[in-house]
Amino acid sequence: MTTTADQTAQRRKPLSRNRVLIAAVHLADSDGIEAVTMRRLGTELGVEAMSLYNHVANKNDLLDGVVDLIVDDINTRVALASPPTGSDDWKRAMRDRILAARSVMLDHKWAPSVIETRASLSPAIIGYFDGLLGVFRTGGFSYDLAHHALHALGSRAIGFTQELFEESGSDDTMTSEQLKQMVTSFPNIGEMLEVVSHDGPDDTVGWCDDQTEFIFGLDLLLDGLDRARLAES
Amino acid sequence: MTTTADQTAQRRKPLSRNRVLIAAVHLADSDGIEAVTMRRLGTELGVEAMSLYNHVANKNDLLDGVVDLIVDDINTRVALASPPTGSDDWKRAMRDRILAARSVMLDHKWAPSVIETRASLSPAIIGYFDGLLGVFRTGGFSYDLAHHALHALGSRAIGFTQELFEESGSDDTMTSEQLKQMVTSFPNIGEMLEVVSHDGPDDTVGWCDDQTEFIFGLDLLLDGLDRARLAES
DNA sequence: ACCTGAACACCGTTCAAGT
DNA sequence: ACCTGAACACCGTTCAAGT
Repeated sequence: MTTTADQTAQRRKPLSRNRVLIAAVHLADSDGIEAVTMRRLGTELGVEAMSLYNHVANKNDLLDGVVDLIVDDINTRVALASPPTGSDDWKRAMRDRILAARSVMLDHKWAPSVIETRASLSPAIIGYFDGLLGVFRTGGFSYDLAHHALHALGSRAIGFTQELFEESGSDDTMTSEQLKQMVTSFPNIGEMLEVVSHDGPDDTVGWCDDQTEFIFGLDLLLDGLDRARLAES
Repeated sequence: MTTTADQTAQRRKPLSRNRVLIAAVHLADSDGIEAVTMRRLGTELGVEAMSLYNHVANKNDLLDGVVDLIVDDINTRVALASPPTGSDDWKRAMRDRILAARSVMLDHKWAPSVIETRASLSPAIIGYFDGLLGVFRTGGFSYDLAHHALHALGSRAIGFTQELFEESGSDDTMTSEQLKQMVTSFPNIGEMLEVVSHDGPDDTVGWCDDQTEFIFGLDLLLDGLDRARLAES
């Protein structure tokens, strides 16, 4: 005689570390990273929360594994990018890699917040940075300057920036009263908002377009680094 | 007849929102941000955790208030910095303000992680950014370019960067076996470590000196922005 | 008006027990 | 070898009760 529990057990594939990690990524994608609890992830896999401990050491290990999956994705996309052909091409190659990493981050908006909390680096991410370092070297950077360069890029090197302003600028529906208040309290920001709202939405580069701002900052840094490289040699 | 409870009640000052917030900052400073729980903060103030809810709406409100205190500190230090005297002085003024903000962050190492989780901006932080915008304007930036500039600076504008590498480089005690492994797996990083360990500790700028790296990246951005300003006019 | 104690709905994690 | 259920030690938060 077959109970429903038996049927469920037969229907589902056996659990594995990889299945757990993939389920965690899907759960974070659909319901946000705060939904990724051991209990919730268990029910998502049709299993008790405690069963997960057979495949991951603890929640920290789970998140480490999740980040590994994300970085693996980055590395496979980066592998498709063409390597730098010489010192006049390093900027393009670096840009391609970083924007490939960014495309992965845009697919998993929660990933930056998880990456930030990781204590140590996995081989996957060390490999990614090793690749970036290789691009700098082909570009003619000394190890010393390349090292500074990686620090200067910071999290931008793997495709994200810390956005301090939550995108309140998305709908620019500020009452004229609020705006007047803003102008008196914060004259510069107030006037900036006035100028922007006057020029309209299809202005220059778009108001707070994350991708545009990311690329602006990235190119600013890459151009600066290229100048530092030339000054060095 | 006076019980010990009465004595405690008499000894302590009355609770207030400000006393709660200040206690939270001190607790975070001494025991780390993860120690700041409602229960722990309550005992720290000689009161039940639930009493705190008379002075803060909830934990989120508590953290908002804590950030406000930090930003107030930044603003008072920034107020001491001399304003820009003209378009040839904006970079110095911007640098002074950002490094003043950074000095506060260095006093409260946990602050960046809390600031990152805040959803909305308080008047205090809007005021800080209004000041930065004023410096850009004195420097001759258009509002459009100044806006890009703030995004490009990102969290650096308030004195911190997302450090991806945990400071494992502090003690450089890597065995030659580990190093050999590193060189084969990650040739570029491996060779960089060899070069660095060869040159010794009192090399050029110090290995992963956070302050040095922060200033390197900051100056890279400020120099790039100054060029963008000149190209604009 | 402010503080308390018990309770609720969550966490991550352990451990002995099942198959 | 893998999964389960109960339990533990924490969270933030509510609510009725005290003063």
